[in-house]
Amino acid sequence: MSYTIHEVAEKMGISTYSIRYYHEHGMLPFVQRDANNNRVFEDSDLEWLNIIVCLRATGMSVERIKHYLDLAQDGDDTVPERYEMMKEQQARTLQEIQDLQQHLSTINFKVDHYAELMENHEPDSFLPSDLQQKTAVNQ
Amino acid sequence: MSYTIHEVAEKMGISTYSIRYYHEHGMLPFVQRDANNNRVFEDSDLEWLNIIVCLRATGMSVERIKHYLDLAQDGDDTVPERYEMMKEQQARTLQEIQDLQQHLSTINFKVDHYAELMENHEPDSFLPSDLQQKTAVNQ
DNA sequence: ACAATTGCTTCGAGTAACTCGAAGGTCAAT
DNA sequence: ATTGACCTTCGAGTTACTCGAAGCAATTGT
Repeated sequence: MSYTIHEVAEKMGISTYSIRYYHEHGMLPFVQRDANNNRVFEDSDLEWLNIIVCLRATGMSVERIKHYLDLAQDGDDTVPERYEMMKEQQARTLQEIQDLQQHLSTINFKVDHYAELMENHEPDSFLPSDLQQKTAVNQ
Repeated sequence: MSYTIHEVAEKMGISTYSIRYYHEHGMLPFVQRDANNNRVFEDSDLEWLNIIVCLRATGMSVERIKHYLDLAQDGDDTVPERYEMMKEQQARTLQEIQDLQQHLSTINFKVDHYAELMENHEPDSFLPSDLQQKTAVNQ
């Protein structure tokens, strides 16, 4: 089964621009061209792209991803380094999730605070709304 | 209590460059200067900065954050719009956490797969290591 | 007392990872 | 034969930093 760049973009939830960018930067080394020079993507390319999207979304730089993909093409000798890279990415992602959960609770506070303000929509005190926020955030 | 830009950077876990960037872009409107033109941060500035860091980390653009902070200075009339903004950010962040958890499980697969390869470190089949990864990811 | 160091300042350039528009080629359909 | 849909490359633009250079002020070392 083969796909156009637009089909791939659709399937992966990224832009055609990004796909071309990744291809230009050597991260999709097996993508073929048809008679009109158009990119032709196979399922195996989608799997590479899936890894790229996963690693980008979890904060790995394009350069590091390229290095990882190069390692994957260099055979089993590189498994330990790839293992270390994924271990690091695992830790980074866990940390990122924790951070986001922390930030989410800050945002939840804001939402609740505004909801309250709107419910009993008196000006509700002489304090500037700014200070009210601060107290809401700080305790 | 007042702080230098380096102290603030340390406290907030961001760079002095970022802090100057936010200040230049009008997101820290209350920061004062001392006799030598150096920025002087008060606790109230740290609270603003805390909100900025939270919103940036959860994917809000600098421009939107600026708008949000402008609203906060415009008084209680803007509470409904601020509420909507925080609601949206709440949803975005929940989604982002979910996506990260999905990506994390993909990475976990990789880690486990490499760990196995290293444990019984025979070349373990005639398949290129690449295809092995694919099967590991796909089932 | 004077030089060196420290720590801030601004300004302008550089970077990562896209993002987009213009100009152009190929092909199917009207 | 031309229109429209898709694709291409190329180069410029964008966001959010990131950094280095040059400069000023206060403190520290000799």
